[in-house]
Amino acid sequence: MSTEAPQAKAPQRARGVQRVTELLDAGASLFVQKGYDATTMTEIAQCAGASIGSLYQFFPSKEALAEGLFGRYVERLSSRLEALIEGAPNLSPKRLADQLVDLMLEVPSDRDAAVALSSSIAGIVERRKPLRTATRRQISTILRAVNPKVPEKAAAEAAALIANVLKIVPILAKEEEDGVHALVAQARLMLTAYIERVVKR
Amino acid sequence: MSTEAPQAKAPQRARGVQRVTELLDAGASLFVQKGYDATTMTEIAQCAGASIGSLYQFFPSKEALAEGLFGRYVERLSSRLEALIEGAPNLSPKRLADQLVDLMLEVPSDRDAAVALSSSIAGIVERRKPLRTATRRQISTILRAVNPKVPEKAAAEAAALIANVLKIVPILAKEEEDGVHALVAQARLMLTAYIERVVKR
Amino acid sequence: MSTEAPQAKAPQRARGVQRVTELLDAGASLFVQKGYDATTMTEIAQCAGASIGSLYQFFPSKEALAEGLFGRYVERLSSRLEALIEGAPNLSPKRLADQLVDLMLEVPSDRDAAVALSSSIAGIVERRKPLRTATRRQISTILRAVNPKVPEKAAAEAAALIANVLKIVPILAKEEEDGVHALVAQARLMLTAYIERVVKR
Amino acid sequence: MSTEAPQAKAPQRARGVQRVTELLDAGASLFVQKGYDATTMTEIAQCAGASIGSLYQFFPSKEALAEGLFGRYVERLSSRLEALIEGAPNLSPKRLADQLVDLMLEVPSDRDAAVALSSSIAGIVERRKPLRTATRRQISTILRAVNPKVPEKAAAEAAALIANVLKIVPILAKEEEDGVHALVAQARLMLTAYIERVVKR
DNA sequence: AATGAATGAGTCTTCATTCAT
DNA sequence: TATGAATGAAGACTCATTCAT
Repeated sequence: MSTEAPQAKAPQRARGVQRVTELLDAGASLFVQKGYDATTMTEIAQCAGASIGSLYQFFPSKEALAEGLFGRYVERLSSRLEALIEGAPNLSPKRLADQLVDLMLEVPSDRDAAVALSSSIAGIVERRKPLRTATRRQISTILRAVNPKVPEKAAAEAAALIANVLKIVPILAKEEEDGVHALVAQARLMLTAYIERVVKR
Repeated sequence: MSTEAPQAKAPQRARGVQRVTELLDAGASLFVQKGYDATTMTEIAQCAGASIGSLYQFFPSKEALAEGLFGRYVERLSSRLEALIEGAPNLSPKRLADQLVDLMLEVPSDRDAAVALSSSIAGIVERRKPLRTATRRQISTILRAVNPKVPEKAAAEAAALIANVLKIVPILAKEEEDGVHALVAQARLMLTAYIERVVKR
Repeated sequence: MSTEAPQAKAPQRARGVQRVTELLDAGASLFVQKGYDATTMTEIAQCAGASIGSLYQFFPSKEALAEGLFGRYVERLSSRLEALIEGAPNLSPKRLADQLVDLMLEVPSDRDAAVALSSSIAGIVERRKPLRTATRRQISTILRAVNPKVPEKAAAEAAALIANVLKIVPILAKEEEDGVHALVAQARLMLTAYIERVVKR
Repeated sequence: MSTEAPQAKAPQRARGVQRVTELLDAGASLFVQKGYDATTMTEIAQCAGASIGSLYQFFPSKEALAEGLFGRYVERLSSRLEALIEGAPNLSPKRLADQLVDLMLEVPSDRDAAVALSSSIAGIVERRKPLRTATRRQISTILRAVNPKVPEKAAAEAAALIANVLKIVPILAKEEEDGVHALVAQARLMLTAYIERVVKR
């Protein structure tokens, strides 16, 4: 009740759709660079080549913009996971771990923004719980597609852990200047070892 | 160069030493509850039963307080890891994973504060790199104490990954209202499986 | 390098232009009355009938406002000196001295503000050096218009001295409550005597 | 009535006398460098190698310190002028101008501090009027010593002007990096020309 | 006497949001 | 619809001054 969700107004014309995209992109970029609190609405507007008034036309508040960003990220993530589900039955633990890790290495902007936001906006975690749940359910589904014998509860717990571990993948990737990605490789190893245990036999 | 380190002024009287502790405790508590940006210096002072002037007597800026907090956390963490090193040679992978996880479940206040800070203060990550390095070196040492045959590079990479995974342990623990800690148990499993691979034989 | 120049943001609407003028006027008036440090930004805004936010819309810092004030003063002074240059060739030393002194007795507000500022803001002297130089060059030009035989170097030195002496004219004027201006008259005398020597024959 | 004069407590012991001197020196130095408002009491204490408590032992307020500084300056200036009076009868205008200018080039610290203060402390000008008057009376006396026929009023006015012009001498001196002092030389010229007129015959 | 800690009113400045044109 | 100006509550930080040891 105390955590109402401010809604972004849907744009009516083609021009508006583009504006919204530009604004979200600007927001994502700046939130990642400076964090949610340190980024000002004026900056976002400027970065998107719009006026502050224009920004408020589409997003009635800073939090609404953040929500929009979060939504876009979850949507993108979700559709990718959905694609994974299709081919899951034939995946080895190693291939599955790899694909999950690869997935986290794509679309960096929105994902990093989502991370920045979730640690900064009180209430967004609460409000986004269903989305988080959806993501986990998808991972859980994948696990049970690989081996239908995995009990539902076990799959759910494993999915929750995997979802959390996946969040550190981008951090590991960023830590390594060169393209070596030795740490990411270790993460692949760890996930593989874990998934093997979970779906064994 | 662009990331100067604000320094806390050391107290010179017994009263001052106590104040510094109280202020750090208050800061840790509030940063965890509301995040770095949302916590005001006035609040921190009030929470510590001091005046805003007193707070600034010892911490010349909000960031200096954060640094102080970070430093105290790293110190505490470090001494615990040091203790682990002692008994490491006789540890099975499972025992080692358990002890590392247990370690993260203790001293929650400072650790959570450190987490809250690292995502909020630009530059603190840069400045704390050496400390992070120290922590990793300790974990690496432990791994090589368990099995001296592990190559140095492999141990270092594993340590980096483990350090990152350990950070999500408190998050998992908080997610579960009851005392069940099923997710934490999964994390133990995952770490055990990974450590086994790293130090195998 | 260490003396950055804070810049006033140019208004883009008619309303804004008026606001800037009102704010500068308010600043000038208050700086003169109470000095730079003792004048608060809130006071200036109030005095101009604006909100503190409006003040900062156009002047991003107290120093930027001071710079703006200084700039306006120098501009005004410069245009008056330019006018003097026109008629200079036919001026007797006494007339020239009189006109310079008269010039300092006009536009009191900005000039007094400029004086108040220059003694209070570290760096403004450095930053305004080129403007000071311009003023002196104008005075020097006038001297050489009166008598082209005056060597350039001599004219430059005399101009520098005269510029400094002119600064005390407003102080002298203020010292005398009544309209007598005996001290100002003495200053006219002194300047006349000096200019006679400089441009003699 | 509203401009009470805070008094510095006279030190009782030899050690105290030295302390007071050190504190005044520190104050003078800092006031000159950064201005009255920008200088903090803590800085002054530090600069003098004393604690803030110690500073307040001798000067009950910032203004009291400023007063002390002002007093010391006036005393020093006064004694020098007194010395000038002795030899005045035999002085040519040029010699007199030179000696006055030379006098301003000595004891720079206190004098510059006095200048910095007079433009910053509301009320100090009022309170110091008698001292200013005394200085002027001394200059006036010198003028009438040179030529007793100068009417008292004329001498008083001339003295007031001269006192003001002398204040810019240090500014001129500081402006010239090298030891040339061409501007100061011009000031000597100007004063000479003026004094000649005042005491002519 | 000496020192360092304590105090808190007051300052500059920021920024989400609203409004008038 | 678009834009720039307006608003003011709120926050970090300062510093003269007082106090306890």
